[in-house]
Amino acid sequence: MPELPEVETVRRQLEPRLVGRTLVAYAVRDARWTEPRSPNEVVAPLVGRRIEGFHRRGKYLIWEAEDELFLLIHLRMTGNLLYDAPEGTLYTRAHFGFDDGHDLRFVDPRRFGTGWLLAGQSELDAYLDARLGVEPFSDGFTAEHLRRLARGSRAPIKAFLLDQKRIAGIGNIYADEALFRSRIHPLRQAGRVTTAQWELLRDAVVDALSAGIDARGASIDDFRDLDGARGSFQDRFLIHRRADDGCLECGGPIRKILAAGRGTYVCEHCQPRPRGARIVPMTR
DNA sequence: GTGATAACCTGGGTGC
DNA sequence: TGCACCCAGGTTATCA
Repeated sequence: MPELPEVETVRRQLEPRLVGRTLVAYAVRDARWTEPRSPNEVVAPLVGRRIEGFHRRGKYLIWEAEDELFLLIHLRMTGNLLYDAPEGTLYTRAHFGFDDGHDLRFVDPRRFGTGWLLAGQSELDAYLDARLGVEPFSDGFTAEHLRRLARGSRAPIKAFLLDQKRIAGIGNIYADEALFRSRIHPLRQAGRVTTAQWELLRDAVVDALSAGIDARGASIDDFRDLDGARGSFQDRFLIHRRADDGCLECGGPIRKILAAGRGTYVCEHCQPRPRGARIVPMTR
């Protein structure tokens, strides 16, 4: 599932290939991609405009065109951007042609991905600020900031990490990996995480995301990079999807439980269960 | 205000 | 073998 590292992987590949290029043609084959706006409303303004850059905020990929036009692309669960993919590539929702003869496809079997156009830096900032909290690779991502955000919260720490309005870019995989690295149980109440644990968790989030970027993302199911290649972070998971294996730290069992409504992997020896936490096991 | 849950969507896995 | 059902999960809306 595309989270921050997967989006960053694609962004880094797009930049050298498409910055300076001009969009000359497009076809949106699934109007749902731009709902509630029409595809023409969202994409037509970009035609004839030079691409100035590709940026990322959380899990959003931002295509910056001339005159401060921004196309926000969200891959959601199964979206992929493919460069020069073969004609007839299945599940192509949008297709972009550039002045150098190359092309880019947005491919998305489950049709959850979105495309959204914003005009002007202030409109972009307002849109993102309303939806996203602190960036994990920014100076503001400190243990003290996290501790303040969580003060009084009774929600499980797993839900806290997944809340994009608090921290931008973490999804199910990297939440599990960061919690295991910091030895915090996913069901611990966010407001009860200690100062020392926030320090560990802050570093664990950065470590897990950095490792994901180094591995060019995780390809459990659908994620592919710009060239259609798989990432390799799934081969380096410490806890996520390892319910059939023993814990790499202690050799104990890894359980799959429900936390924040998501399948969550935990070693309850390394990540002690908080008193009173109610476990909902998952079998699949 | 906060936290939990449903809905969106479809491919793949499971059970009968 | 074929069918029905369940599950996966990022985000948003809705409900308690």
